[in-house]
Amino acid sequence: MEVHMSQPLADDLGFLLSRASGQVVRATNSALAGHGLRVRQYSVLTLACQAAEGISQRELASVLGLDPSQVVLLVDELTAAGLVERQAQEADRRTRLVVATPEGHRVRETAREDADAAMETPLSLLGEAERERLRDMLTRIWTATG
Amino acid sequence: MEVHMSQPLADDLGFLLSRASGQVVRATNSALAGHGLRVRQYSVLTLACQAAEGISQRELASVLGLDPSQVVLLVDELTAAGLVERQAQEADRRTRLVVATPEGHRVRETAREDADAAMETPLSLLGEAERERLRDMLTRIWTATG
DNA sequence: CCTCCATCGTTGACAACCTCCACGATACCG
DNA sequence: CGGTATCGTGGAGGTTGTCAACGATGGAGG
Repeated sequence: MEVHMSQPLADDLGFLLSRASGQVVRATNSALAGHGLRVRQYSVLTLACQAAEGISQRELASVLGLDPSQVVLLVDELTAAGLVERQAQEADRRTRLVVATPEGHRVRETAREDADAAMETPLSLLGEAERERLRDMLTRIWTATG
Repeated sequence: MEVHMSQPLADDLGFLLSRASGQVVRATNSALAGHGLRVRQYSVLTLACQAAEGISQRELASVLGLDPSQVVLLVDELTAAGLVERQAQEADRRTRLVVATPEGHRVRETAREDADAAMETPLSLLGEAERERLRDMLTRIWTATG
């Protein structure tokens, strides 16, 4: 027999998750504004920088949890800014690999410092062990749906 | 001396937070669709249900982490659906208290079951102790900025 | 080889959301 | 009484989310 108390919204994980996320996105966005980037663009740029061989837009969408059509615009903007390039792939001419330009790597490096610094305020009450635990839990939430 | 390794995006707490949040919001939204609600409306309705005396829109905005102008629309929609009412406050005639109607309480109760059920999938890999710990951390992230 | 079907990127449309600014009404303080 | 602050509201402009299509390419099977 399960008792169903009306749990306050302040205890609802979904609510807490989206509120905290909004807070962090806001902070990061204003930190990245000086570099002419938004978080989404920064995420794409980061993934492109990490993939030595480049990364397909399909995979970008999958990792970011976005609709592929959103990725198109993000890559368009990054390309216009000269931070990223679309390269043809020999094996499969449908996919276009997104690779970071040297300028892209530079910008991402300096932007990362500001982005990380901006995160320190909201995370100030969490120790390093807790952050690691938080990373682990958030990753599991993501993988739970596939 | 601090070593600055280029941390992968998959370890960035801001990124993990917004991705998990998006996932949960998506799941909850589709669960609430049958009740004619979106998460934001559901959150407002829940807060109105919890506050016996009603709650001001300013406070709603503050708790939800939203701009007050967004709350206006949400309350408008809930009012149109007959789930909530704006009541004048004697003490301060500027503020209008948002209170849930009997119908609002009923809808919120049945909607809550579906919303909670929808959360079970993304949270399936987390035990109850972990969820409690997650609640605590997310709350601290929120309070860290004020 | 040819046909059917899946996948990738892309476009367009539309709703939802966020941010900021401004206004009228009301409250509070001196 | 006058200045200042707060509450709700409205509007503009940009960003994001969702969905349905389309052309181009790839792959499997007859």
